[in-house]
Parts: sequence; structure tokens; C-alpha cells
Amino acid sequence: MTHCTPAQTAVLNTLRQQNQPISAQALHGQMRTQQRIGLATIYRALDALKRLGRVQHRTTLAGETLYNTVEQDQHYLTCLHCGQSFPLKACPLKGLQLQPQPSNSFEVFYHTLEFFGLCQPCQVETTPEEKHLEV
Amino acid sequence: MTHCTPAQTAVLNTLRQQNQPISAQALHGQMRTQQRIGLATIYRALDALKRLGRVQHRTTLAGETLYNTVEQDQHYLTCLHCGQSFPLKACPLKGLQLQPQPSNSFEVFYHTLEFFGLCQPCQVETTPEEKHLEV
DNA sequence: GTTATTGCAAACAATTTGCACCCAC
DNA sequence: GTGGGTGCAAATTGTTTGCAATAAC
Repeated sequence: MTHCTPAQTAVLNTLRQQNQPISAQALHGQMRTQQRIGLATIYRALDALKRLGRVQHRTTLAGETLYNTVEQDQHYLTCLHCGQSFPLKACPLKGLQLQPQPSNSFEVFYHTLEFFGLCQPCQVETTPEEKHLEV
Repeated sequence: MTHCTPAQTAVLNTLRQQNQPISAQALHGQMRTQQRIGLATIYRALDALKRLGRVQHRTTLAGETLYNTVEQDQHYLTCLHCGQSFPLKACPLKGLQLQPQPSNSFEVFYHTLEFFGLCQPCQVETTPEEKHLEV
């Protein structure tokens, strides 16, 4: 794996065209309209790209695995009640000096950051008082 | 919707006894030595505890899903080459005022933060041609 | 007695693997 | 020709679901 394979290039380019993180299967469905490519190849390419630090993935509350390029990196607020994720426009870590603990010899390529809690509508819905109130 | 079920309590307590994040299956193997409990019940309890904001999970590079309580929350440096994760002792976000973008009405319970890159040994091992793709 | 919770086993889906084929070198 | 990359289909794995038994209230 000294080189970037055609499949890896194709996967990376397709990922770049997405506005949103996308699942492997959805990626396949999209790519196969353009070219002959197997789902296994996509998984292999995604895995390689992950290890090369070009692609990242996250698992939604619902358990779906979504991929995006690290350039499209986003941070999220995820509501534990309704499961919705709200992308943050800016990274709170921007401008923060990072101090990797074990040593500063770790070379950071990118990071993932996600906040979990309750969105406003769900805060209202899940207050203890309201939960047991019968109308 | 009632409160915590016995299974949820048991799962949460067992999680608390761990020094490390643990997989659902490992949790099951450990708990079944103490009591009669099914794997499905553990998955159901974990899911409920997740939505209650008591338990969080992350997916390792290898694709393993690991669970821990939010009190045991850790942040990691993960090496893309060897796959090892190094826990950070302190959170870089500590003392940083968070500015959720969409509105400040989002109620944050906890967050996850993981840095990806190369650990020192792997920086040496990894040749430049491996590190950089011409895509 | 009624309703929610659980264990078990079957079902499911996402991902991985084995292998033959094909292409580039 | 040789070796890596790929498509396909089968295999595998982690997770979810249906349902009857059980426990909770």
C-alpha cells in the first residue's frame, strides 16, 4: 500500500462532493451510478483513507457510521433525546494551544469533538414535572 | 416511561468498576459471572443509559465499540498507524467557555474529544511516501 | 391483575474475507 | 510473468427483535 489506488482516489473525490457526512452504503449507491465499483472496495478504501488521516468517521446515536474528509471536519451538538445533530460552525478549540499529555511528540492531524445534551425543544419535553403531568 | 430498571443499574455499576472503556460483550462476560443476564439486556440497558446521558461510547480505529460512564470520560490521542489510543489526563477544553453556535439554548451534559495523528514511534516508522498521497 | 422487563434464540445488517480475475508494470 | 487491486458472493460479527416467561407494582 505504497500508492493511492484508483478506488481510494475515487472514494475521496466523491466524499469531497458531499455536503454531509455519508454512510458507506450511500456512498456506494452514489458511486456505482458513475462506475463499476464494489461495496467491499469502498470499505477497503475508506479504511485505508482513515489510516492515512484523510478521512474520518463518526457513529451517530442511532448507530449509523458516517464518513467525511478531514477537510470537511465538523463538530456537533447532539441531542440525546431526539438524536438530532447540529453542526457547529466554529471549533471551540481554535486558537487553543493543545497540550498532549504523554508528551508533545504526538503529531496531531485532526480531531473530533462532539457535545451531547438536550436541544431546546427536548429540554421542555423532558422536564421531570412535565413527564408525569397528565393533561 | 419509568425510571432505572434493575438491569440498567447493574450495567451502570459494573461500568463504574472498570478502569478502561469496555465492549458490550466483555461487559456481558463479566456480569454473567455475578448474575443471570442476557447480552440483549445489556445492549438495551446501554442504549437507555446513553440516552439518559449517563454512558458514552466510542468506536476505535479497529471498529470496536467501547462504553464507559460519562464520569469516567477521557480524551484520547489515537495513532493512525498503530491504532493505539493514549488517554489524556486533562481536557484541553477545561476552563474554555463553550459557545454552541446555533443558540446557547443547548444544554450540554458532556462531550467527546479525540485527537488523531501519529505517535512518536510511528512517526519514525512511517515513510514520507506513506504519509502523503497525491490525489 | 396489569404492565413493564428480561432471557433466549432467531433475525438482521453492516462489514470483512476468500478467491478468481484483471490490470499495470 | 508477477503482484497488487478489485468485484463478487459467501462468511462473519456485532447488534436488534419477537416472544414467552418472569418480575414489578
